[in-house]
Amino acid sequence: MLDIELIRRRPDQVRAALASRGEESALEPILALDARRRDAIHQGDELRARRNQVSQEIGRSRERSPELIAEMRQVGDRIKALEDEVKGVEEELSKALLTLPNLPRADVPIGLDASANIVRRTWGQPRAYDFQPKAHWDLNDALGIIDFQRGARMSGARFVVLRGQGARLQRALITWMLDVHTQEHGYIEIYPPALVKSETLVGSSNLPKFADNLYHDAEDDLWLVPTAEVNLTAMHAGEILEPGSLPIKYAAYTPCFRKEKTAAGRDTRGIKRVHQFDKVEMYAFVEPERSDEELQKIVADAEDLLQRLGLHYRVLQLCTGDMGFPSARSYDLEVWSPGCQEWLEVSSCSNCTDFQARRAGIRFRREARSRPELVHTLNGSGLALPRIMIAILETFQQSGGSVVIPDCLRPYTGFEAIKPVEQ
RNA sequence: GGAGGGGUGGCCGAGCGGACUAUGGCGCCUGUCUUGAAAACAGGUAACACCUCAGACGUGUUCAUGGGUUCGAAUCCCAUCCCCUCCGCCA
Repeated sequence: MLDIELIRRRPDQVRAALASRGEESALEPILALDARRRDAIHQGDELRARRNQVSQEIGRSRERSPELIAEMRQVGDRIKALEDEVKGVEEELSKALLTLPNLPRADVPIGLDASANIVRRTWGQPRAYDFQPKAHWDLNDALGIIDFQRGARMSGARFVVLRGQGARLQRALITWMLDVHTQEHGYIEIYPPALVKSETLVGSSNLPKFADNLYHDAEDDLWLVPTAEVNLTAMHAGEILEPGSLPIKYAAYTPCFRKEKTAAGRDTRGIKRVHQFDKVEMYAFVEPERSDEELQKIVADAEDLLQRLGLHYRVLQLCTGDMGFPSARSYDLEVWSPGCQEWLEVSSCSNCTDFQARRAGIRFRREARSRPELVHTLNGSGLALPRIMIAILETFQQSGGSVVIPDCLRPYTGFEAIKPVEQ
């Protein structure tokens, strides 16, 4: 959520910043609601002040005054009406404010779509093959570690079953990533619920705007999380963090659930885009002046994993129009998939500045005495599993159809290669 | 799911229609004392909104949440949520 005070004081600046990410939002209705709200609050406060004063007089005096009591009854009705007015206006105002995305940082490249993204660096080289590398679904024909048919049978399209070494590889990746983040990168491990309340999703800004991508249980009004970012934002919702408690860094593994309605028809083969996938997420709460620096650290932590795996990847800085709704600056990590012949997004790292903090009410104090200030929040995938599996399978495939497991994972998988099953 | 009990400031805990402007204690901050610290003593200790150049002054709101009764609600009534105890069920 944007600061209403900023919108009120510098509407042109806000309008321009929103336009730079392709958002043509009219601010006039918001400004009008803001004015109505303040006016109604002001009137109500004055009436309440009078009522408080008179009620005290009534309490102090011996005999009741029917005239005063009658007058106060009317004042009470007027107050009630103003309260309803404030409530209604605030509802409309917050509805409007909740649909505005974050403002990009001033030095983010301008552009309306992915074509304006900038490749900041590339690591490694594509491997050389003396055969035609296969896509992971073709490799799987011999490996038998991904069962598309049975996934569809029990759950429908875009659900898969992992089997044997495939299931073990996935579990190994999760454990390994969490171990590296907690033991070497300074994150505290969190295991959160996969079901959350509506207000939790409003805090992270998945609601109200992106409800159609979420699974929802109407009976209990609980939602399946699309990413652990949702949970980690909520960890300190409504809190005022003590001086000295920042930075706070969490890493969490969760399954992630997404309807992918908008992507219907795209990426239908393989496990690139599925309704349920696993992901380890990094998250940080920091002082505002430190957030851009912290974003570089999160990107570096994600890159560290890719380098240890030996995967060829590139770092993209997203342009204004391609960034996610809550982000003020984002970097995507894309890994090369030699079978599919494309770059796969395996991580997205963002500085959300005070945008989620304002929605979720996450503040901190610099000193014991000082006023609470909003923290800055950052998130980054570290990493998204199905696409890392794709990259590992396709990158380390051998001419005979087996896949060699990267050294760093072997203590976790307990095997050095996945071999075609005997037919 | 059933039956009871309970949710008050950073924490503990009193208050159960009008001086609550929320007692007291702990914690925290400042000061005195001290070479420094501790102890002792004194003072101060919330958030949010409106107003404002301002974190000043002022006003309002907040005693789980939302309604209601009343001139006036932490206090009375209703609903909801959460926590605890016992029973049932269960991995």
